[in-house]
Amino acid sequence: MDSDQGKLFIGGISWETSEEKLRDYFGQYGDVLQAVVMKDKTTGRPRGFGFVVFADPAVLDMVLQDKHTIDGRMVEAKRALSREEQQTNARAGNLNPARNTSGGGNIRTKKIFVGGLPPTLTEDGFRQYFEAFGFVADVVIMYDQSTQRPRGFGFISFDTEDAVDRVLQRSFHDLNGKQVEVKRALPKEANPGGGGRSMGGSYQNYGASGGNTSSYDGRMERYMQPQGTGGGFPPYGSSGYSTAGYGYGPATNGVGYGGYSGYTGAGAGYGGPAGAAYGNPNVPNAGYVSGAPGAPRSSWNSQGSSGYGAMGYGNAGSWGAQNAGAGSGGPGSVPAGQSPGGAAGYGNQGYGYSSYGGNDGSYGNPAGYGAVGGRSGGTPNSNVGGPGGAELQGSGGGYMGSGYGDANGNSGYGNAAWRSEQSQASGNYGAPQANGPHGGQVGYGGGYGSSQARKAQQQ
DNA sequence: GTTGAGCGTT
Repeated sequence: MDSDQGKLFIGGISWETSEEKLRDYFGQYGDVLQAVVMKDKTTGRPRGFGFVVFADPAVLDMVLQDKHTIDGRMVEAKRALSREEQQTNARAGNLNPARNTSGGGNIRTKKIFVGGLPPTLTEDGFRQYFEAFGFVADVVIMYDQSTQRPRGFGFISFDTEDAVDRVLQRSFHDLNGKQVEVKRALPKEANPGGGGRSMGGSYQNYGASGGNTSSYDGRMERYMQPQGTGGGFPPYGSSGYSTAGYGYGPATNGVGYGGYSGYTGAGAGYGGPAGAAYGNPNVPNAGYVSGAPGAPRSSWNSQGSSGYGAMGYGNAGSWGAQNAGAGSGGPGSVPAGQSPGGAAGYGNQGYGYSSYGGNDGSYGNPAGYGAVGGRSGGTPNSNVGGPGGAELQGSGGGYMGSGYGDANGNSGYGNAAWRSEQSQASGNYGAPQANGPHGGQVGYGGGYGSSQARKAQQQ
């Protein structure tokens, strides 16, 4: 972690050892930017460890070689683990943190968290200082919601990684004589239900142009219930389709909260985001968070493109034949008058993780991972008329694997079935011959192929 | 007594 270079963990220190003592002691190796002794938050009792940050990371080499005795206790100095590493290790149980020089943090935003702000600092002053590093897209100082007191930290948003990097050259900056600490801001999480504004508002469009929202909803209830075998197919959830993927593309391109504007109508009940990817010309690019102009984004998400939220609803299949003519004029569009209730498929649902990695592009795959929705429903069509018709046959299958999706939304590698002729012919995404009690099946279709699959079947 | 604290709205 950039800002944690030069940071030492000091373990086993005496309860008598003060921060000043730490600073003094380690000051003999080099400039100490910060020395802290951690204390129990509630009791105030020292916890027996602390941190020392050197201005020059190179100093660590020296310090790490020596033994240190402070206040009569032998203390242990180690490189401090970054928080990310800690969390990662804890969660993954990974004992091999791989601290490397490329910046351990695996999540990058173009925002900087600034801690230790003096209460008197104004946003103007804040901004002016950081403008020296690059274009400041946004500045915010946080205040307590009720007391309006400054909370002592804030954020600076830049428009380039470079500016961020320049700031992070040093973990401490001097604003008018007060020292503040900078870190790359943690990406705010796209948490459904968490009430993030980032997700709000963009769903409203749903059905707007289609005009049959309500009927669709009604169907939805019925379709989805029996469909429950989907086993908590997350995108469905309470909030409906709109939440579909929490595409989360931290990394270079910033957070791309997928799941915007699922059903912008565009004629087909489900035109959805897949449009762009799957070539439905009627669908203006909804869904992708990508750089598409007009794609809704979080207001604090000044980042550029490619969130690639990997949403789905890719296919032309509309809910109910009545929709059909309207939309999905794209390739493989579904002819009007299709089977009642139609089989709707949701393509490419899921959680797209976009562009992990640095801005060096080494991982900068614009597409990232997209969990490809769709179930691996097995035997084609054999369920017609079968029990529980609303359920996908072969439903044990779970999702059809995740794969790499490319920027064009093609579903992934290792998932060849989706592309294969057989697959399309077999229509294994919810057979259109829906004989279920509710007049239709809901199939999780592969965005790419499903409508074609149906088409093929009809022919 | 051995890995922190603060992370988002206006």
